[in-house]
Amino acid sequence: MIRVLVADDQALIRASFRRLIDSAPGFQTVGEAATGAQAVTVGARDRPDLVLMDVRMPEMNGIEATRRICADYPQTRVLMVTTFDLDEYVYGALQAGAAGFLLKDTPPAELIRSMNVIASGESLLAPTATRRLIQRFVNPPSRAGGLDITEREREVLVLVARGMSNAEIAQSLYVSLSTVKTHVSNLLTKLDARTRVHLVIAAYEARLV
Amino acid sequence: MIRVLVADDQALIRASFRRLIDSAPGFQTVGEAATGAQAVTVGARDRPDLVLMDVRMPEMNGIEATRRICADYPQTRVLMVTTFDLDEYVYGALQAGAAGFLLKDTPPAELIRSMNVIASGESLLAPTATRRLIQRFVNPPSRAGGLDITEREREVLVLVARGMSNAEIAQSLYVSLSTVKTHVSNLLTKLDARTRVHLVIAAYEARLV
DNA sequence: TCGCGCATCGGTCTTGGGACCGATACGGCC
DNA sequence: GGCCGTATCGGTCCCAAGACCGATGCGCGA
Repeated sequence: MIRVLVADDQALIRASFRRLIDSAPGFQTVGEAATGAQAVTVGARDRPDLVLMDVRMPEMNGIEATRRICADYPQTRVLMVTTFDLDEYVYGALQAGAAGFLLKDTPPAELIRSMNVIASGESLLAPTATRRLIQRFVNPPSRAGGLDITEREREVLVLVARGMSNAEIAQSLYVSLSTVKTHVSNLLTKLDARTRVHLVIAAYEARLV
Repeated sequence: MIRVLVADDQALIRASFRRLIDSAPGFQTVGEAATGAQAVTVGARDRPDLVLMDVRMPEMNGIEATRRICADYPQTRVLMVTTFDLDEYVYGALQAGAAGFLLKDTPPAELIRSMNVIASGESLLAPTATRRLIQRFVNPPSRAGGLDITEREREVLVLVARGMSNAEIAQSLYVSLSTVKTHVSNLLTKLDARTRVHLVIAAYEARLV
Protein backbone atom coordinates (compact mmCIF):
# COMPACT_ATOMS: atom_id res chain seq x y z
CA MET A 1 0.00 0.00 0.00
CA ILE A 2 1.48 3.33 -1.09
CA ARG A 3 0.75 6.05 1.45
CA VAL A 4 0.16 9.45 -0.11
CA LEU A 5 0.17 13.00 1.23
CA VAL A 6 -1.74 15.61 -0.77
CA ALA A 7 -0.46 19.17 -0.50
CA ASP A 8 -2.50 21.89 -2.19
CA ASP A 9 -3.99 25.12 -0.94
CA GLN A 10 -7.35 24.51 -2.60
CA ALA A 11 -9.62 22.20 -0.64
CA LEU A 12 -11.44 21.23 -3.80
CA ILE A 13 -8.27 20.00 -5.43
CA ARG A 14 -7.27 18.10 -2.30
CA ALA A 15 -10.64 16.40 -2.12
CA SER A 16 -10.48 15.53 -5.77
CA PHE A 17 -7.03 14.03 -5.44
CA ARG A 18 -8.04 12.16 -2.33
CA ARG A 19 -11.00 10.56 -4.07
CA LEU A 20 -8.84 9.59 -7.00
CA ILE A 21 -6.09 8.14 -4.83
CA ASP A 22 -8.31 6.21 -2.48
CA SER A 23 -10.20 4.70 -5.39
CA ALA A 24 -6.97 3.47 -6.95
CA PRO A 25 -5.80 0.00 -5.94
CA GLY A 26 -2.62 0.07 -3.89
CA PHE A 27 -2.92 3.70 -2.88
CA GLN A 28 -4.12 5.35 0.26
CA THR A 29 -4.29 8.99 1.28
CA VAL A 30 -2.68 9.46 4.68
CA GLY A 31 -2.83 13.20 5.01
CA GLU A 32 -3.52 16.60 3.53
CA ALA A 33 -1.71 19.90 3.73
CA ALA A 34 -2.90 23.35 2.67
CA THR A 35 0.47 25.08 2.89
CA GLY A 36 4.08 24.23 2.26
CA ALA A 37 4.82 24.48 5.96
CA GLN A 38 2.03 22.05 6.74
CA ALA A 39 3.35 19.69 4.11
CA VAL A 40 6.74 19.66 5.78
CA THR A 41 5.20 19.09 9.20
CA VAL A 42 2.88 16.33 8.11
CA GLY A 43 5.60 14.81 5.96
CA ALA A 44 7.86 14.62 9.00
CA ARG A 45 5.15 13.14 11.19
CA ASP A 46 3.46 10.64 8.91
CA ARG A 47 6.35 9.79 6.60
CA PRO A 48 4.26 9.20 3.48
CA ASP A 49 5.76 7.22 0.60
CA LEU A 50 4.62 9.81 -1.88
CA VAL A 51 3.71 13.49 -1.79
CA LEU A 52 1.51 15.15 -4.40
CA MET A 53 2.80 18.69 -4.13
CA ASP A 54 1.42 21.89 -5.57
CA VAL A 55 3.89 24.67 -6.35
CA ARG A 56 1.93 27.76 -5.39
CA MET A 57 0.92 27.62 -1.77
CA PRO A 58 0.78 30.15 1.06
CA GLU A 59 3.36 30.24 3.89
CA MET A 60 5.85 28.18 1.98
CA ASN A 61 5.80 27.27 -1.68
CA GLY A 62 5.95 23.71 -2.90
CA ILE A 63 9.49 23.92 -4.16
CA GLU A 64 10.88 24.86 -0.76
CA ALA A 65 8.70 22.30 0.97
CA THR A 66 9.99 19.68 -1.44
CA ARG A 67 13.55 20.69 -0.67
CA ARG A 68 13.06 20.20 3.04
CA ILE A 69 11.19 16.96 2.79
CA CYS A 70 13.69 15.45 0.38
CA ALA A 71 16.57 16.63 2.54
CA ASP A 72 15.18 15.12 5.73
CA TYR A 73 13.44 12.03 4.36
CA PRO A 74 15.03 10.90 1.11
CA GLN A 75 12.79 7.82 0.98
CA THR A 76 9.77 10.08 0.54
CA ARG A 77 9.18 10.69 -3.15
CA VAL A 78 7.69 13.98 -4.27
CA LEU A 79 5.56 14.35 -7.37
CA MET A 80 5.05 17.96 -8.33
CA VAL A 81 1.59 18.64 -9.71
CA THR A 82 0.97 22.16 -10.86
CA THR A 83 -1.28 24.21 -13.10
CA PHE A 84 1.52 26.21 -14.58
CA ASP A 85 4.16 24.82 -16.85
CA LEU A 86 6.99 27.22 -16.17
CA ASP A 87 10.70 26.66 -16.60
CA GLU A 88 11.62 27.89 -13.15
CA TYR A 89 9.08 25.59 -11.62
CA VAL A 90 10.44 22.54 -13.37
CA TYR A 91 14.10 23.26 -12.77
CA GLY A 92 13.45 24.38 -9.22
CA ALA A 93 11.41 21.31 -8.39
CA LEU A 94 14.04 18.97 -9.77
CA GLN A 95 16.82 20.78 -7.95
CA ALA A 96 14.77 20.53 -4.80
CA GLY A 97 14.61 16.79 -5.22
CA ALA A 98 11.23 16.15 -6.82
CA ALA A 99 11.00 12.85 -8.66
CA GLY A 100 8.30 13.96 -11.03
CA PHE A 101 6.57 16.94 -12.52
CA LEU A 102 3.09 16.82 -13.99
CA LEU A 103 0.39 19.29 -14.93
CA LYS A 104 -3.00 19.28 -13.26
CA ASP A 105 -4.72 18.59 -16.56
CA THR A 106 -3.15 15.12 -16.60
CA PRO A 107 -5.89 12.49 -17.03
CA PRO A 108 -6.63 10.63 -13.77
CA ALA A 109 -5.62 7.25 -15.13
CA GLU A 110 -2.27 8.63 -16.26
CA LEU A 111 -1.76 10.33 -12.93
CA ILE A 112 -2.21 7.02 -11.16
CA ARG A 113 0.19 5.32 -13.54
CA SER A 114 2.67 8.11 -12.93
CA MET A 115 2.33 7.74 -9.18
CA ASN A 116 3.15 4.07 -9.54
CA VAL A 117 6.24 4.93 -11.54
CA ILE A 118 7.37 7.51 -9.01
CA ALA A 119 6.69 5.25 -6.06
CA SER A 120 8.73 2.51 -7.72
CA GLY A 121 11.77 4.75 -7.58
CA GLU A 122 11.82 5.95 -11.15
CA SER A 123 11.10 9.43 -12.43
CA LEU A 124 8.64 10.96 -14.79
CA LEU A 125 8.00 14.37 -16.27
CA ALA A 126 5.31 16.01 -18.32
CA PRO A 127 6.34 15.96 -22.00
CA THR A 128 6.90 19.70 -22.12
CA ALA A 129 9.12 19.50 -19.07
CA THR A 130 10.97 16.56 -20.58
CA ARG A 131 11.61 18.52 -23.73
CA ARG A 132 13.01 21.44 -21.78
CA LEU A 133 15.19 19.25 -19.60
CA ILE A 134 16.63 17.53 -22.65
CA GLN A 135 17.11 20.88 -24.30
CA ARG A 136 19.11 22.08 -21.34
CA PHE A 137 21.07 18.84 -21.21
CA VAL A 138 22.01 18.89 -24.87
CA ASN A 139 22.56 22.61 -25.19
CA PRO A 140 23.32 24.08 -21.78
CA PRO A 141 22.72 27.84 -21.49
CA SER A 142 25.69 29.23 -23.33
CA ARG A 143 26.12 32.90 -22.76
CA ALA A 144 28.92 32.64 -25.32
CA GLY A 145 27.16 34.84 -27.84
CA GLY A 146 27.17 37.66 -25.33
CA LEU A 147 30.91 38.09 -25.70
CA ASP A 148 31.43 40.92 -28.14
CA ILE A 149 34.89 39.99 -29.35
CA THR A 150 36.45 39.29 -32.71
CA GLU A 151 37.13 35.83 -34.05
CA ARG A 152 40.86 36.12 -33.47
CA GLU A 153 40.31 37.33 -29.95
CA ARG A 154 38.05 34.37 -29.33
CA GLU A 155 40.83 32.04 -30.47
CA VAL A 156 43.27 33.71 -28.12
CA LEU A 157 40.75 33.59 -25.31
CA VAL A 158 40.29 29.85 -25.49
CA LEU A 159 44.04 29.32 -25.49
CA VAL A 160 44.35 31.58 -22.46
CA ALA A 161 41.60 29.57 -20.84
CA ARG A 162 43.57 26.41 -21.55
CA GLY A 163 46.33 27.75 -19.37
CA MET A 164 48.79 28.69 -22.07
CA SER A 165 51.26 31.53 -21.60
CA ASN A 166 51.38 34.38 -24.07
CA ALA A 167 54.56 32.92 -25.55
CA GLU A 168 52.91 29.53 -26.01
CA ILE A 169 49.90 31.13 -27.63
CA ALA A 170 52.19 33.04 -29.97
CA GLN A 171 53.86 29.80 -31.04
CA SER A 172 50.55 28.05 -31.37
CA LEU A 173 49.08 30.76 -33.60
CA TYR A 174 52.30 31.49 -35.50
CA VAL A 175 52.33 35.15 -34.52
CA SER A 176 54.66 37.25 -32.41
CA LEU A 177 54.48 37.67 -28.69
CA SER A 178 53.56 41.31 -29.19
CA THR A 179 50.51 40.36 -31.19
CA VAL A 180 49.29 38.01 -28.53
CA LYS A 181 49.85 40.67 -25.91
CA THR A 182 47.79 43.10 -27.93
CA HIS A 183 44.93 40.63 -28.27
CA VAL A 184 45.03 39.77 -24.59
CA SER A 185 45.10 43.45 -23.73
CA ASN A 186 42.08 44.09 -25.92
CA LEU A 187 40.31 41.14 -24.37
CA LEU A 188 41.01 42.48 -20.89
CA THR A 189 39.48 45.80 -21.88
CA LYS A 190 36.49 44.36 -23.71
CA LEU A 191 35.62 41.82 -21.04
CA ASP A 192 36.29 44.27 -18.22
CA ALA A 193 38.91 41.97 -16.70
CA ARG A 194 41.89 42.94 -14.60
CA THR A 195 44.05 39.89 -15.19
CA ARG A 196 44.07 36.87 -17.46
CA VAL A 197 42.54 34.89 -14.62
CA HIS A 198 39.35 36.86 -15.15
CA LEU A 199 39.55 35.95 -18.81
CA VAL A 200 39.66 32.28 -17.90
CA ILE A 201 36.65 32.74 -15.65
CA ALA A 202 34.78 34.59 -18.37
CA ALA A 203 35.60 31.83 -20.83
CA TYR A 204 34.30 29.17 -18.49
CA GLU A 205 31.18 31.13 -17.64
CA ALA A 206 30.56 31.60 -21.34
CA ARG A 207 31.01 27.85 -21.83
CA LEU A 208 33.82 28.49 -24.28
CA VAL A 209 35.63 25.60 -22.66
CA MET B 1 -1.31 11.69 -40.98
CA ILE B 2 2.02 11.13 -39.25
CA ARG B 3 4.47 9.39 -41.55
CA VAL B 4 6.77 6.97 -39.76
CA LEU B 5 10.04 5.30 -40.66
CA VAL B 6 10.95 2.12 -38.81
CA ALA B 7 14.67 1.42 -38.42
CA ASP B 8 15.65 -1.91 -36.85
CA ASP B 9 17.92 -4.68 -38.00
CA GLN B 10 15.45 -7.42 -37.09
CA ALA B 11 12.77 -7.96 -39.72
CA LEU B 12 10.44 -9.35 -37.09
CA ILE B 13 10.62 -6.21 -35.04
CA ARG B 14 10.09 -4.04 -38.10
CA ALA B 15 7.03 -6.01 -39.13
CA SER B 16 5.65 -5.82 -35.63
CA PHE B 17 6.12 -2.07 -35.44
CA ARG B 18 4.65 -1.63 -38.89
CA ARG B 19 1.51 -3.53 -37.96
CA LEU B 20 1.16 -1.51 -34.78
CA ILE B 21 1.70 1.81 -36.51
CA ASP B 22 -0.56 1.17 -39.45
CA SER B 23 -3.33 0.02 -37.13
CA ALA B 24 -3.14 3.23 -35.16
CA PRO B 25 -5.32 6.11 -36.31
CA GLY B 26 -3.31 9.02 -37.66
CA PHE B 27 -0.15 7.01 -38.29
CA GLN B 28 1.27 5.48 -41.41
CA THR B 29 4.49 3.57 -42.02
CA VAL B 30 6.31 5.07 -44.97
CA GLY B 31 9.50 3.07 -44.91
CA GLU B 32 11.76 0.58 -43.22
CA ALA B 33 15.50 0.43 -42.69
CA ALA B 34 17.63 -2.46 -41.50
CA THR B 35 20.80 -0.48 -40.87
CA GLY B 36 21.71 2.97 -39.66
CA ALA B 37 23.01 3.87 -43.09
CA GLN B 38 19.74 2.84 -44.66
CA ALA B 39 17.85 4.88 -42.11
CA VAL B 40 19.82 7.97 -43.09
CA THR B 41 19.24 7.31 -46.78
CA VAL B 42 15.54 6.64 -46.47
CA GLY B 43 15.16 9.51 -44.03
CA ALA B 44 16.69 11.87 -46.58
CA ARG B 45 14.53 10.52 -49.41
CA ASP B 46 11.14 10.14 -47.79
CA ARG B 47 11.37 12.79 -45.08
CA PRO B 48 9.27 10.98 -42.48
CA ASP B 49 7.75 12.95 -39.63
CA LEU B 50 8.91 10.38 -37.13
CA VAL B 51 11.62 7.73 -36.98
CA LEU B 52 11.44 4.73 -34.68
CA MET B 53 15.15 4.03 -34.30
CA ASP B 54 16.90 1.05 -32.81
CA VAL B 55 20.33 1.65 -31.25
CA ARG B 56 22.20 -1.50 -32.21
CA MET B 57 22.27 -1.90 -35.95
CA PRO B 58 24.91 -2.99 -38.46
CA GLU B 59 26.79 -0.54 -40.70
CA MET B 60 25.89 2.44 -38.58
CA ASN B 61 24.37 2.45 -35.13
CA GLY B 62 21.17 4.26 -34.33
CA ILE B 63 22.85 7.04 -32.40
CA GLU B 64 24.98 8.11 -35.33
CA ALA B 65 22.07 7.75 -37.74
CA THR B 66 20.01 9.93 -35.43
CA ARG B 67 22.76 12.52 -35.36
CA ARG B 68 22.83 12.77 -39.13
CA ILE B 69 19.09 12.80 -39.62
CA CYS B 70 18.56 15.44 -36.96
CA ALA B 71 21.39 17.53 -38.37
CA ASP B 72 20.04 17.47 -41.92
CA TYR B 73 16.29 17.43 -41.27
CA PRO B 74 15.47 19.01 -37.92
CA GLN B 75 11.74 18.66 -38.55
CA THR B 76 12.13 14.89 -38.47
CA ARG B 77 11.64 13.65 -34.90
CA VAL B 78 13.50 10.58 -33.75
CA LEU B 79 12.17 8.24 -31.10
CA MET B 80 14.81 5.85 -29.85
CA VAL B 81 13.42 2.41 -29.09
CA THR B 82 15.89 -0.06 -27.69
CA THR B 83 16.12 -3.26 -25.74
CA PHE B 84 18.89 -2.06 -23.51
CA ASP B 85 18.56 0.63 -20.93
CA LEU B 86 22.12 1.89 -20.78
CA ASP B 87 23.37 5.29 -19.71
CA GLU B 88 25.54 5.83 -22.74
CA TYR B 89 22.63 5.02 -25.01
CA VAL B 90 20.36 7.54 -23.38
CA TYR B 91 22.86 10.35 -23.17
CA GLY B 92 24.19 9.61 -26.64
CA ALA B 93 20.74 9.52 -28.17
CA LEU B 94 19.76 12.81 -26.59
CA GLN B 95 23.01 14.46 -27.62
CA ALA B 96 22.41 13.18 -31.12
CA GLY B 97 19.06 14.91 -31.16
CA ALA B 98 16.57 12.21 -30.33
CA ALA B 99 13.28 13.50 -28.94
CA GLY B 100 12.45 10.37 -27.03
CA PHE B 101 13.86 7.20 -25.58
CA LEU B 102 11.76 4.15 -24.84
CA LEU B 103 12.37 0.48 -24.16
CA LYS B 104 11.04 -2.22 -26.44
CA ASP B 105 8.98 -3.67 -23.62
CA THR B 106 6.78 -0.58 -23.69
CA PRO B 107 3.12 -1.61 -24.12
CA PRO B 108 1.81 -0.92 -27.64
CA ALA B 109 -0.83 1.53 -26.48
CA GLU B 110 1.75 3.54 -24.60
CA LEU B 111 4.10 3.48 -27.55
CA ILE B 112 1.40 4.98 -29.73
CA ARG B 113 0.66 7.64 -27.15
CA SER B 114 4.35 8.38 -26.94
CA MET B 115 4.60 8.69 -30.68
CA ASN B 116 1.81 11.23 -30.59
CA VAL B 117 3.65 13.20 -27.96
CA ILE B 118 6.90 13.12 -29.90
CA ALA B 119 5.20 14.04 -33.16
CA SER B 120 3.55 16.99 -31.47
CA GLY B 121 6.97 18.45 -30.75
CA GLU B 122 7.31 17.46 -27.13
CA SER B 123 9.67 14.93 -25.64
CA LEU B 124 9.32 11.78 -23.63
CA LEU B 125 11.63 9.32 -21.95
CA ALA B 126 11.33 5.97 -20.28
CA PRO B 127 11.07 6.47 -16.50
CA THR B 128 14.51 5.00 -15.85
CA ALA B 129 16.02 7.34 -18.41
CA THR B 130 14.14 10.26 -16.92
CA ARG B 131 15.50 9.45 -13.50
CA ARG B 132 19.05 9.36 -14.79
CA LEU B 133 18.67 12.57 -16.74
CA ILE B 134 17.31 14.34 -13.68
CA GLN B 135 20.11 12.85 -11.60
CA ARG B 136 22.68 14.28 -13.96
CA PHE B 137 20.89 17.61 -14.07
CA VAL B 138 20.70 17.97 -10.32
CA ASN B 139 24.07 16.50 -9.47
CA PRO B 140 26.43 16.82 -12.42
CA PRO B 141 29.51 14.55 -12.30
CA SER B 142 31.75 16.31 -9.82
CA ARG B 143 35.36 15.25 -9.78
CA ALA B 144 35.81 17.55 -6.79
CA GLY B 145 36.79 14.83 -4.35
CA GLY B 146 39.85 14.01 -6.41
CA LEU B 147 41.68 17.10 -5.23
CA ASP B 148 44.04 16.08 -2.43
CA ILE B 149 44.41 19.45 -0.71
CA THR B 150 43.84 20.76 2.77
CA GLU B 151 40.76 22.66 3.83
CA ARG B 152 42.61 25.95 3.97
CA GLU B 153 44.10 25.37 0.56
CA ARG B 154 40.65 24.66 -0.79
CA GLU B 155 39.46 28.01 0.56
CA VAL B 156 42.33 29.78 -1.11
CA LEU B 157 41.72 27.89 -4.32
CA VAL B 158 38.13 29.03 -4.65
CA LEU B 159 39.15 32.63 -4.05
CA VAL B 160 41.86 32.31 -6.68
CA ALA B 161 39.23 30.87 -8.98
CA ARG B 162 37.05 33.89 -8.32
CA GLY B 163 39.76 36.06 -9.79
CA MET B 164 41.10 37.57 -6.61
CA SER B 165 44.74 38.63 -6.31
CA ASN B 166 46.92 37.27 -3.55
CA ALA B 167 46.60 40.56 -1.70
CA GLU B 168 42.82 40.47 -1.93
CA ILE B 169 42.76 36.89 -0.71
CA ALA B 170 44.99 37.88 2.21
CA GLN B 171 42.54 40.63 3.18
CA SER B 172 39.59 38.33 2.71
CA LEU B 173 41.03 35.61 4.93
CA TYR B 174 42.66 37.98 7.45
CA VAL B 175 46.12 36.56 6.91
CA SER B 176 49.31 38.01 5.53
CA LEU B 177 50.29 38.11 1.88
CA SER B 178 53.10 35.68 2.65
CA THR B 179 50.67 33.11 3.92
CA VAL B 180 48.54 33.32 0.84
CA LYS B 181 51.63 33.00 -1.30
CA THR B 182 52.62 29.89 0.58
CA HIS B 183 49.20 28.33 0.11
CA VAL B 184 49.13 29.22 -3.56
CA SER B 185 52.62 27.83 -3.98
CA ASN B 186 51.60 24.59 -2.31
CA LEU B 187 48.51 24.43 -4.48
CA LEU B 188 50.62 24.90 -7.59
CA THR B 189 52.81 21.99 -6.53
CA LYS B 190 49.98 19.71 -5.45
CA LEU B 191 47.84 20.30 -8.50
CA ASP B 192 50.81 20.21 -10.85
CA ALA B 193 50.05 23.70 -12.11
CA ARG B 194 52.47 26.22 -13.52
CA THR B 195 50.49 29.39 -12.91
CA ARG B 196 47.39 30.41 -11.03
CA VAL B 197 45.51 30.18 -14.30
CA HIS B 198 45.92 26.42 -14.12
CA LEU B 199 44.52 26.57 -10.61
CA VAL B 200 41.42 28.31 -11.91
CA ILE B 201 41.04 25.68 -14.59
CA ALA B 202 41.46 22.90 -12.05
CA ALA B 203 38.88 24.52 -9.80
CA TYR B 204 36.37 24.75 -12.63
CA GLU B 205 37.04 21.21 -13.81
CA ALA B 206 36.54 20.02 -10.24
CA ARG B 207 33.27 21.96 -10.12
CA LEU B 208 34.53 23.95 -7.15
CA VAL B 209 32.94 26.99 -8.72
C1' DT C 1 58.67 12.76 23.73
C1' DC C 2 59.50 13.18 19.17
C1' DG C 3 58.09 13.65 14.62
C1' DC C 4 54.92 15.19 11.17
C1' DG C 5 51.51 17.86 8.82
C1' DC C 6 49.42 22.18 8.72
C1' DA C 7 48.96 27.16 9.06
C1' DT C 8 51.29 31.12 9.71
C1' DC C 9 54.90 34.71 8.50
C1' DG C 10 59.21 37.08 6.37
C1' DG C 11 62.78 37.82 2.96
C1' DT C 12 65.03 37.83 -1.85
C1' DC C 13 65.05 37.22 -6.62
C1' DT C 14 63.46 36.48 -11.42
C1' DT C 15 60.14 36.69 -14.83
C1' DG C 16 55.92 36.87 -17.14
C1' DG C 17 51.92 39.79 -17.44
C1' DG C 18 49.88 43.92 -18.48
C1' DA C 19 49.62 49.18 -19.41
C1' DC C 20 50.77 52.29 -22.64
C1' DC C 21 53.12 54.30 -26.31
C1' DG C 22 53.94 53.80 -31.08
C1' DA C 23 53.57 51.73 -36.00
C1' DT C 24 52.08 49.16 -40.67
C1' DA C 25 48.90 46.65 -43.63
C1' DC C 26 44.68 44.93 -45.30
C1' DG C 27 39.79 45.00 -46.34
C1' DG C 28 35.19 46.89 -46.43
C1' DC C 29 32.26 50.86 -46.78
C1' DC C 30 30.50 55.43 -47.77
C1' DG D 1 39.89 58.78 -51.83
C1' DG D 2 39.38 58.57 -46.90
C1' DC D 3 37.69 56.32 -42.77
C1' DC D 4 37.36 52.50 -39.63
C1' DG D 5 37.99 48.06 -37.69
C1' DT D 6 41.07 44.29 -37.42
C1' DA D 7 45.43 41.96 -37.25
C1' DT D 8 50.01 42.46 -37.01
C1' DC D 9 54.46 44.01 -34.69
C1' DG D 10 57.98 46.67 -31.57
C1' DG D 11 59.48 49.04 -27.39
C1' DT D 12 59.42 50.61 -22.40
C1' DC D 13 57.99 50.43 -17.84
C1' DC D 14 56.11 48.51 -13.52
C1' DC D 15 54.50 45.11 -10.55
C1' DA D 16 52.17 40.96 -9.14
C1' DA D 17 53.37 36.26 -9.27
C1' DG D 18 55.94 32.59 -8.22
C1' DA D 19 60.37 30.04 -6.76
C1' DC D 20 63.06 29.35 -3.01
C1' DC D 21 65.09 30.16 1.25
C1' DG D 22 64.17 30.55 6.05
C1' DA D 23 61.26 30.46 10.51
C1' DT D 24 57.43 29.61 14.47
C1' DG D 25 53.45 27.47 16.75
C1' DC D 26 50.01 24.02 17.14
C1' DG D 27 47.77 19.55 17.36
C1' DC D 28 47.96 14.74 16.70
C1' DG D 29 49.53 10.13 16.67
C1' DA D 30 53.37 6.73 17.14
